[in-house]
Amino acid sequence: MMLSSKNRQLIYYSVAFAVLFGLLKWIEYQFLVANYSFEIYASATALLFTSLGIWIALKLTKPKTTTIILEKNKFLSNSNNFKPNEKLILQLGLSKRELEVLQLMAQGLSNQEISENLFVSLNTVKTHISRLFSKLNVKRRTQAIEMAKKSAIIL
Amino acid sequence: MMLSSKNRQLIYYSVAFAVLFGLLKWIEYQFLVANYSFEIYASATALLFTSLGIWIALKLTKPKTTTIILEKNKFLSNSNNFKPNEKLILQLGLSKRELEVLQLMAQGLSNQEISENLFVSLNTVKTHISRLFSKLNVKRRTQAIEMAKKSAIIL
DNA sequence: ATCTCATTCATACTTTAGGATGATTTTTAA
DNA sequence: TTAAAAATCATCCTAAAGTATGAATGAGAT
Repeated sequence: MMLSSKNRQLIYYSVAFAVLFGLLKWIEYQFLVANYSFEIYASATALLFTSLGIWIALKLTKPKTTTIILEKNKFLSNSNNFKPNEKLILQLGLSKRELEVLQLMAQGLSNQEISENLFVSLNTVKTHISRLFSKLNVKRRTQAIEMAKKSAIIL
Repeated sequence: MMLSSKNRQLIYYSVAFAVLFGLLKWIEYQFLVANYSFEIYASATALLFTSLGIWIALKLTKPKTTTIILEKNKFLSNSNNFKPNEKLILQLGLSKRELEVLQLMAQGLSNQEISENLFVSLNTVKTHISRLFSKLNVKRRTQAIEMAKKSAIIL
């Protein structure tokens, strides 16, 4: 049986919880046997689980990307010396396949045509495009094309 | 005396902590007096403080942002040298309005947005675009954009 | 080894785009 | 001034694009 990555994560967190509870019991035992004050035990517990909460929150929140556009004047005329902006492509995290799809999209192909061109299903193309839109921070294919051309992601 | 917003936040959090510890003591009292199981008390505490941790993390961390600095190259000679292909525009019989629509289309606007931009109805925009497609001999807006840029109808 | 990421595909659904057709109102040029 | 072109808008319909969610798998990285 296969587990989705989300389910696996859940299981990991559950196990982590279990381990922490074990730790809790151990601390409890130590303190009670040693007859230390209950307050110290409570404080330790509180700190422990507060930290756990912070950790979980930090792990689970996704970073929000803000794009700052700096205009840099360049005196170039031709598309002959086109050099893809590798740095930006890396920064945006565009995969090989996504770039291919973007390229074909910019050439005016429909999703159906792209899928036939790459020998994959229409759904796959849609998935790639959805991810592209989110990575490029756009809502439509025409916006994606505009953006990708202006920032030299594609020719 | 003035308090900076950071100091005020700190105070709020301290107070929140105090209140929570109070709550903790109360729960502890309830459980101990009522002679409930210690495990339930511990679980409640753990959950409480895990939640607290999550809340603190979400509140306190400035929204995790990965800032992408995009160096947009502004090709001066390109924009300066651009001369619309008037001959072709005449040959194709493109009207002023159609060119405007084409321009906005290439900038990534949706039909709705174009209509708002030009203060006409959505239907009007569709009509213009239909004529454009037939005149440019294309089937989709992405093709129209490709074609219009390649043949210097628009920038 | 195991975890992450890229790639693939599916289903179900909503929204937008595009096509066909007809009609009214301005402009514009003969 | 009147015919032609341009611009406007509508309705009905179909096709394509886009969203959301879940899932399977193979390749690399740790």
